[in-house]
Amino acid sequence: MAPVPTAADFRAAGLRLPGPCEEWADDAGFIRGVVDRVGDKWTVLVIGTLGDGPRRYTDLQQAIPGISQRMLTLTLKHLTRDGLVERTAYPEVPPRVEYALTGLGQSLLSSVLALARWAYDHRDDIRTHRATFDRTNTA
Amino acid sequence: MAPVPTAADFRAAGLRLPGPCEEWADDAGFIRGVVDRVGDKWTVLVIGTLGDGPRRYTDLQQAIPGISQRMLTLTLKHLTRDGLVERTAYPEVPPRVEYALTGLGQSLLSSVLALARWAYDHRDDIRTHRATFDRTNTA
DNA sequence: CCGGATCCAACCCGATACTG
DNA sequence: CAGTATCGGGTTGGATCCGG
Repeated sequence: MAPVPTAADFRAAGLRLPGPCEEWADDAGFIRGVVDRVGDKWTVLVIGTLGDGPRRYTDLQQAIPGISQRMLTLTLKHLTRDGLVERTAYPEVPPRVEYALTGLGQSLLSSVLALARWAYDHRDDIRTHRATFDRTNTA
Repeated sequence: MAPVPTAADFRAAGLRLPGPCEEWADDAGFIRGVVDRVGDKWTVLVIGTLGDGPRRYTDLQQAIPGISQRMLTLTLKHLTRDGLVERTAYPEVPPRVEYALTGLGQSLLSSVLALARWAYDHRDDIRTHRATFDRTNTA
């Protein structure tokens, strides 16, 4: 499979972190904004769930254990606003609304999965480090 | 350069999202925890800055505009605990402490950069979508 | 069925002051 | 220099009730 690109890959592609991270905090602030969005409690779960195909509001709610109406609605609205998710309301009664990943959303899914894969691959390393750290620090 | 892997790549590699995202929220909760950590305000900046090489505490503080002592210390402690960052204290006076990315930390940097690259590549798409969405919604 | 509106608790984070 | 301790505002997010 295609390997997760290395930092060198990104530098080679002309995307690097400037000395002080002003570009991160600057033109970014935008990038930071995106990372924030991805990092918040539910976005990843919603995107991940929609990665399997379109879902209705209620389906999402029960596919994502623990999410509240408020947060689901809010997250979906944000994602829709950013063009990552497409909302389709069918003029029926009772109402039916489906959410699906846009092309943009699917491309983000890739990067998110890259992160998830990293976490998955290294979960034992992290757990081990935490254990040793905690033992060293609480003894 | 190596392209960002697609969702299909990950599925092919045997890493997929289970139907309901229980593995995300379950064995994960762990993955969620990692994503949370990455998503918080300063982690990305710290890792990005350390990606250029080891730095001292004070150097980090002024390389990352706006970070407070508290947050720098906290972020570094978390990263150290997870084994992403290595702390080296030199028994001198005045004290000198250096922080550096571990191998694990560098591998995470890759994924984080993947996300940053995504944000960078698609910033115009997102801005456009936001504009149209806001116009449609506030008019 | 889909979501908006409100209230309220919990936590996050910045500012400040202080220590080894 | 490299942190720790404490306080207080601001935001997040869950619960609940209500509307279309």
